[in-house]
Amino acid sequence: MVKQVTLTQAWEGDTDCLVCSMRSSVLFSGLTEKDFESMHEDIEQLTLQPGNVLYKAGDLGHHLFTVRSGLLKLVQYLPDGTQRIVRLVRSTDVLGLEMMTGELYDHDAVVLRTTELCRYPKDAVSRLSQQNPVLLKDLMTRWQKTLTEAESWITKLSTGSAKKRMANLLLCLIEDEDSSECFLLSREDIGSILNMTIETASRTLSEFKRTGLIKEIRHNHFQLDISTLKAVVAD
Amino acid sequence: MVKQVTLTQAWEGDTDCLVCSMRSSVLFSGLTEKDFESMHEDIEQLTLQPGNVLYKAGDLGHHLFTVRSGLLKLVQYLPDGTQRIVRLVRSTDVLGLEMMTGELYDHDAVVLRTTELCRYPKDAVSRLSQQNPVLLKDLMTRWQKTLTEAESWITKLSTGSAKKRMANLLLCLIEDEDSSECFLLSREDIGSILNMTIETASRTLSEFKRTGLIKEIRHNHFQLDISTLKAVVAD
DNA sequence: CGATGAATTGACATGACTCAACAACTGTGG
DNA sequence: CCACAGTTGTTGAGTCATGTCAATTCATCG
Repeated sequence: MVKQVTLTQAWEGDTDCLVCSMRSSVLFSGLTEKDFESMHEDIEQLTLQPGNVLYKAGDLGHHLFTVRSGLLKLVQYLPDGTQRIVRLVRSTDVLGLEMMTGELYDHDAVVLRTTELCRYPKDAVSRLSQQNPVLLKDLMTRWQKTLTEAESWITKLSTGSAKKRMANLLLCLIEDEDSSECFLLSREDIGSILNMTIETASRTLSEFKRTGLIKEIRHNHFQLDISTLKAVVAD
Repeated sequence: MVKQVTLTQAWEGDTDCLVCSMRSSVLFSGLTEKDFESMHEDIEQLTLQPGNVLYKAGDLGHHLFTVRSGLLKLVQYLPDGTQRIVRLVRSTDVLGLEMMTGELYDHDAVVLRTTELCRYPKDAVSRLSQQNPVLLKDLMTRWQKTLTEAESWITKLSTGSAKKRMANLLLCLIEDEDSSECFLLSREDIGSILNMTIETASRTLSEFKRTGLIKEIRHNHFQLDISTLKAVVAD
C-alpha cells in the first residue's frame, strides 16, 4: 500500500533554465532565449520522495511537468478496485500532458524513487506553443512517443507468459543504455505492471536468479544477461 | 490468417467535404470554408473490404485518414512472431496520426468490416495546422484521446481474468450508445485483443450464452445484458 | 535487539493452454 | 440443387501455468 503524503507547497522558483543540463533532451529544446525569458519565472522545481503523490486521478490541474531525475508510476484503478500501473515516467519524460487538452489528471502519479521535477503552468506552455512552431512540433512528438510507448506496454508487458513479460520488464528497466544493470521495483508494483500476483513475480525472479539470467549485485540491484533475456522474449 | 490484398489505386478525388455528414465529429471541424477550399482537392476517399490492408508497419507514408464508416484493426508483431491487436479504429476515428511526426506507419492496418475512408496528405494537414489554431487544438485532443484509449485498452482488455476481459470487450464493441447490441469479431481477433487462445475465447462466450449474459440474435450478432456484464467486470 | 512489512517458498486449487475430434458455415464446381 | 473441401468455431480430456492461502525468512528501522 502506498502512503499518501500531502504535498507541502515547496516549489522553488528562480530556476536557471538556460543552463539546465536537460534542455536539449527535454520538451523545451526549441525555445529561444527570448521565449525562456518570458517563461522561466513561471517555472518551478521540486524534489519528491518515494511514496509522495504528485497528483491524483481526477484532480483539477494547471501544470505539466518534466522529470529531471528519478522515477514515478502512473496508476489507474479498475472497476473491481485493483490497481494497474499504466506507465513509468523517468528522466527527460513529460508528465501531465493531458492538461494541454483538459482539466483533470488521468492518473495517480506516485513517486517510486527520489525525483526532481520542473513544473510549468499549462497556460504558459499553451501560449508559447502557439507562437513557436518548434515547441509545437516537440509537443506533438512527445504525444506520439507516449502513445507508441503505451502500445509497447500492451505488446511487451501485457502479452505472453509470466516469464516473457518479466523478461521484457527487466529489459525496460535498464537505466543506462550501455550498462546491463537495473534496480527492481517492489513485487507489488511489478505485479501491477505485469498483471500477475506478487508470488508469481517473486517465483519468476527466483527462477531467473537460479538459471543465471540475472545476478543480484546489491539488494534489489541486478546485473542482467541481456542476450539470454532477449532469447526468452523471442522464444 | 489474414489475406493480404494489394490496394489498387482506387482513391477517388472530388469529395464534397463541405456537406460531409461527419464534419462536425471528425478532425477537421475547425476548418473555415476557405481552409477547405485550399485543401479539399487533396482529399480523396475510398471504400475497402474486409481483409484489405490499408498499410503495413514500417511502410513509408504520406497520408493520414479518417474513418467514415466501418472497422479496422491495428496490429503489431511480437518478437516471438505472435500478433497483438493494439487498437480498433471506427467511425469518426483518425488513423495514421504518427505521420505528423514521422515517416513510417507503426502498425498493420487491416480492414475488419467494409470501411469508407477519407485520406489527407500529411503536408497539407501540417501546413493548415500551423495556420489554424482550432485544427491544432483538434489534433492535440485527438492524440490525447488516442492515448487515453490505449491506456483503457491496458486496464480493461489486458487485466484480470478471461471472463472480465471478455465482458469489457463486449461492452467496448457496442456500436450504438442507446442500443445493447454488438457484432463480434472472429475468435482469432478476439484472442489477439484479449491475449487468450481462440479456444478460451470460444468457451468464455459459450458460457456467457448459457448464463444469459449475451443472446445471439443473428449469426455473430449479440444482444448484451449490459448491467450483468458490468457486474462481471466489477466483481 | 524486537517489531513491522516485504519477499520468499511450499502445498494445493483452479484457470487457461494444448491437442484432438467434431460441427457449422462458406464457397466452388458439377 | 447438391457434394465437396476448406475454413472457422465448438467441445472434451489432460497438462501446465498461475493464483490462493499459509508458513517462514529477510530487511528495515526505531
